[in-house]
Amino acid sequence: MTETKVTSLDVARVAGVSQSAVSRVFTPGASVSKGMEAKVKKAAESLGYRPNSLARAMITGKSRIIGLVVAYLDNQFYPVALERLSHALQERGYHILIFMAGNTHEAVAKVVDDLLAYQVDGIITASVDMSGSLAAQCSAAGIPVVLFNRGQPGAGLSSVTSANLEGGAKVARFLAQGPHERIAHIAGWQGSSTGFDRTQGFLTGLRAQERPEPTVIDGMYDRETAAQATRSLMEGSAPPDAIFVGNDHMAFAVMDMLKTMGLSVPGDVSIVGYDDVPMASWAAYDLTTVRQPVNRMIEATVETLLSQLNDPDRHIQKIEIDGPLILRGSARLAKDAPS
Amino acid sequence: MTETKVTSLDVARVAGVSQSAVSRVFTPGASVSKGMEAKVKKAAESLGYRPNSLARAMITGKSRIIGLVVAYLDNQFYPVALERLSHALQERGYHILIFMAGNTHEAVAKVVDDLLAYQVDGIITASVDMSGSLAAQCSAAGIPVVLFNRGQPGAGLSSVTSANLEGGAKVARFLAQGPHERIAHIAGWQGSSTGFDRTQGFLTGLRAQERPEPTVIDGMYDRETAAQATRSLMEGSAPPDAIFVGNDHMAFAVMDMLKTMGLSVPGDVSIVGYDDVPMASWAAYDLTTVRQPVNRMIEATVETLLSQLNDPDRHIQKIEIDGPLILRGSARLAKDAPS
DNA sequence: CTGAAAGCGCTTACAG
DNA sequence: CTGAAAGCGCTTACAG
Repeated sequence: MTETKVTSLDVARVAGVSQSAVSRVFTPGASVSKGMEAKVKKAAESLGYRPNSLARAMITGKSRIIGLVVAYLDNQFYPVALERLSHALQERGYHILIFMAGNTHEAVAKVVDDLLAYQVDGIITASVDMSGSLAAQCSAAGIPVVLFNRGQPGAGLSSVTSANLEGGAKVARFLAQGPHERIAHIAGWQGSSTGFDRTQGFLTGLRAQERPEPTVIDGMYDRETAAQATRSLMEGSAPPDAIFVGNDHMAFAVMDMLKTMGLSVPGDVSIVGYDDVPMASWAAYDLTTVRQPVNRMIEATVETLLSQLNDPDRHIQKIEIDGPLILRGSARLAKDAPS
Repeated sequence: MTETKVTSLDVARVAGVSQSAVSRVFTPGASVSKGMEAKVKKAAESLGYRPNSLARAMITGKSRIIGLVVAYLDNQFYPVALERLSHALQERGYHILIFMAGNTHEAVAKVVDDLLAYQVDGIITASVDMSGSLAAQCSAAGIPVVLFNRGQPGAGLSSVTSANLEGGAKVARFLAQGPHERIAHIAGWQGSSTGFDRTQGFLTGLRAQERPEPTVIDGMYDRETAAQATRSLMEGSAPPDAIFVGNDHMAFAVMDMLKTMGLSVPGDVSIVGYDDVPMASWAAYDLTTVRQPVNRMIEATVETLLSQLNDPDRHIQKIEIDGPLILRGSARLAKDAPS
């Protein structure tokens, strides 16, 4: 077992050139002659040399590492987004240092600390809320932050979300125009901008349709909470015949609970979700839902982050991307709706 | 905007001590007086100093970064495992550099290259196959590798899997003892040890029960492939009344296809999966399946990796963890089975 | 185009 | 316990 740490100096010795020459051969854009390049590459090959990214990062001040902070991965939306994000960043020569953080301030603070210690070039958070003080810490260190699928009212942070207000309104219009008398809402966590905005859009939309205020229960983005909310709604004195659920992840829990209770979807109650995760199209759920355009959201996230990286004076951006309502079998349509 | 890069030298100046003293204060276990510690911490605090992990990594030769290579995240087993892994490693002061790689040799080779360049202390792969030559490259660099949920026959790599042979055999016994005449198998990718072993265990188990050889189709761990396999099986001349599916992810696709075809589970056909991902217990699927004990598998993976990190002469280990068959509603039981 | 030299921000023997 | 000094593996002006 060789256990070799081959350095540029080793390569230089074998190739009979200076260490700087070796460095240049491995620095894109540096000026080296053909002959030099050949000699060095040959020596490097024979020794199995590979430039040390850490040393390079120290000198250049660019680690080409992006810190990613995620709260949970059990909602299928996030693994899918992570997969895309990872590919998008790898293509551009960046790497992802990943952190799982709860949504407590301490956990996030600890993570930000580690992130800064590792000299990440930028930070992306998903389903995580960042306090203003942490954000300030990052921008003091000159590190851009982009919030994915979450906005931060007021804070000076870039964010990329879908058009949540409009999305909620779309669901309101759809449900109100269909054969539904009593509409309820199991909301996304109201402490998150995403959950809050969808709910506001929904309420506003319902009012515009001159519908009564619906019952609203906060499902906290949690299966169990959503399931219990469903039970209490359906066992109440005036069970709803339509429920808008704040995201698909909870909508599945709602449908599972309904099935357990012996109720049928959409026969007894129409269900509409939000996200359009892959599972939403599976036959078991066949869920009508608002699509969040993951691909475009990820592209926007990466572009925003990289542009801030390359131009620190760049203004922060709050990007919203609109997504369509996808009609499937979980919600009844108006009688005169196009089949 | 300060954009400060505060270094230990800055802190030293403010505290009126040497730079080495500052370093010691931030090095656990180094000897510093109370007074020194107080002075330095105060200065550090006021400047917002944080030791540079990259510089530290260069000196110590330990980056405390673990490279994680994953092929896909659409199978719910992996996000769950990643979440646990991340927590386990964070607790121990390690960080995860994540890479998505296809299962092509080139993609994996490129990733390994990056991993080595970033001086990772160790590598964990999940659902990825690593050729012997890549493994050799890593061990030449003195970097331990642990395969998670995949074995590598022959190669000198540590691995952690469930007891796949025994798991397959368990399913065979269960199905053979139940009211099933024609048993089929939609297998996990036969190019992976995991898929192959489950199939071998299943076939051996069926023989032990003196059952005829089942029809076997490779589902490639792919929803679409599994769905098509289901269709061709059920539309064949002798449709099965029980199917063992190589993992839960495909089992869901099988059940979705069955539903689309108007067939009932377990009425027309019993379905058994493998993994016991969270979704398996959801009412929509209620899947009988072999549990892979994720928590214990992750613990074993981390322990194996860290022990190899701390003792390079440590032997490689191939760990198998047994998991139970979880009975749910997707498969018929023998008449005399305990209810 | 090429080499000698300085320096990135640390840790760690080595003296005192 | 504390400080001066060397060195981790690179990049990058600066001369030639």
